[in-house]
Amino acid sequence: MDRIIALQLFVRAVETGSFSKAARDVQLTQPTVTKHVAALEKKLGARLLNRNTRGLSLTEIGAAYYEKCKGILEQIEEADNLVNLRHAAVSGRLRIGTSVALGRRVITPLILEFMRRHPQLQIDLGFVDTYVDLVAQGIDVAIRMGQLADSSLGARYLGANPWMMVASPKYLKKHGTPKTPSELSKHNVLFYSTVHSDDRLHFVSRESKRLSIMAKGTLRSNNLSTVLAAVRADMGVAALPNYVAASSLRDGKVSPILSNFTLPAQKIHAVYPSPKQVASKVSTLISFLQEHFQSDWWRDS
Amino acid sequence: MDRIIALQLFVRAVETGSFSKAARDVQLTQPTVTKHVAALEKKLGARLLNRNTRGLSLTEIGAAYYEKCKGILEQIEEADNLVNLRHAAVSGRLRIGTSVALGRRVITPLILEFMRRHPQLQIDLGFVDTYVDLVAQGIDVAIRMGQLADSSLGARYLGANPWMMVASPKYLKKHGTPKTPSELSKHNVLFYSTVHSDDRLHFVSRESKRLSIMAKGTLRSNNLSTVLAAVRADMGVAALPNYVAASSLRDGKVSPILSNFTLPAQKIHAVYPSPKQVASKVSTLISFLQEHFQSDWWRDS
DNA sequence: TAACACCTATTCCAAATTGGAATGGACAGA
DNA sequence: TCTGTCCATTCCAATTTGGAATAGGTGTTA
Repeated sequence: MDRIIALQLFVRAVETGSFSKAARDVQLTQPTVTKHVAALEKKLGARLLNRNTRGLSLTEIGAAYYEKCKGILEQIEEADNLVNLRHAAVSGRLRIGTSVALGRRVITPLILEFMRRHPQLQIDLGFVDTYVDLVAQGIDVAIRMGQLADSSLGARYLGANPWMMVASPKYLKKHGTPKTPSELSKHNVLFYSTVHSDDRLHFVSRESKRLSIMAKGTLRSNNLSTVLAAVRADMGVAALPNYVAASSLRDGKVSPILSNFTLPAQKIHAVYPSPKQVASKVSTLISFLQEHFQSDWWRDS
Repeated sequence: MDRIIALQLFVRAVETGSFSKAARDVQLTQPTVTKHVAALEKKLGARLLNRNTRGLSLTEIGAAYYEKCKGILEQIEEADNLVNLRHAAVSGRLRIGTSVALGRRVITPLILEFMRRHPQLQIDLGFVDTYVDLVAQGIDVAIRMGQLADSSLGARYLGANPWMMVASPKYLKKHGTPKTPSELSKHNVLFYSTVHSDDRLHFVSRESKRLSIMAKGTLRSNNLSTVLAAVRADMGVAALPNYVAASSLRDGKVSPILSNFTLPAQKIHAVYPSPKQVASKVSTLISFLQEHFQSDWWRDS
């Protein structure tokens, strides 16, 4: 027996003065009400209502219990409403986790726009490149690149993060522009160590041929800005996400190379603790992000 | 699913930080806790706890709900305790119903003693000779004479109410003392109309022979004191309950007659609205009354 | 007085639900 | 790598659930 239902039936019975009416009120049958109230009394060990074929009357205990119950039921309803409101509302605290580079260049402006649309939100935007436990850290959404660890998390595909090979015009003038990936072996290749943990680069040609080449260079960093800065300083060639290269391409400090070959794009996902019941602030944010990760989103960076 | 149990499990899970521990706390298994919390979340339509293989963490909604729940569970426990206390306590209001004559002469002094023993009680002692609906009137205990209407009420036998035939010595001297019931036809018989609604009296002889005789007289009343007063005023003979006659027997204003014949005794019962769960103030009173309705209780009146 | 309307309690039963055991998958610490 | 612990899921027997039907009581009305 659901005791809350029992309480509701008891209260309705008191207020309508009849089990039958209470039953109709709640779309149940009279025997059900009889049984619930009887079970409630049995659990309490005391009689709440004296019944007659003619009607009901509260016992002294029943009267006291009724008063208390009304308050309790009110509170329960309050609690439910509280949940509904919060769940439906795009407001409250929203903790977002993202990688440093993407976060700084791409996510930050998007979030600023999102905040403009939802002034009720209190955003906590955390930048971490290492793996974090969403549940332990209390993070509502994380934006993750590359392969997802298959776990119990919920995830939504946001878009692709394409990469390109770049170098500065000055470097190319001095060392020549490579025409095929294999020529990279003659160049100084700057590595973003987080993604290219070995010294290997993968390409796909126009004819869909896969190429994997080894290369070496004088700089490895887990910070994309640093790698970009090195490229702009004519230190060598590098594989960079388009969004990192974009502004430097625009100002001419950096040029694409090997544009006939494609570097593997990373998948961008929004990840959240559970796929079960997603608060609307979370789903609203994810939809918003999805809108903005269209085909050439990285040009805006 | 009992929602109150679900709330309890949820709260315990939050407080112990683990479904398994919460389960042990409440002597249930972990799958049960999982299911209850999941069901609660489904009903609410929102996630309360984010789970990990490593542990739990409250969602924002969960945190708010948890706070509310603690209060609710407290209130529920209060309500339960309130019921237990009141049910076990011999205190509060106690409404008693009784017939006028018995109430005035017998019940009143008993109740006064009962009140002395239980000062917490607030007694409402109502005298009515007509049938009253216990439930409708909110009466906790009624003392009833004679045959019980078989209904859903609870009842407990308290004792017998014996009757006797009496007359004043002066009357007997003037009209003679009847030796057998049939001689009553020559006497003026005063009737208590409530019991002897016809003009008929029933006797049982020493040899267990039943006798039914008709008689007539100059007074019928539904008030026993009136009938007694008439007997004391030498107006005739009457059948009276022993307790009514007792004091007049002691002061010699009235004498028993036909003492070889027995009048039918009434049964005295305590009657209460329901036999299901009897508040202890009620059962305490009934036990008290039972003690005092021993074989010759009426001598004290 | 009989018929009726309406009440609660009880019984019976098919259908749904319950809680536990077993199992699976994930993770952390030794 | 092994072990212990965590939560989720599945499966199943046993219980419980709620409604239809019924019983039994009481006041109202014709």
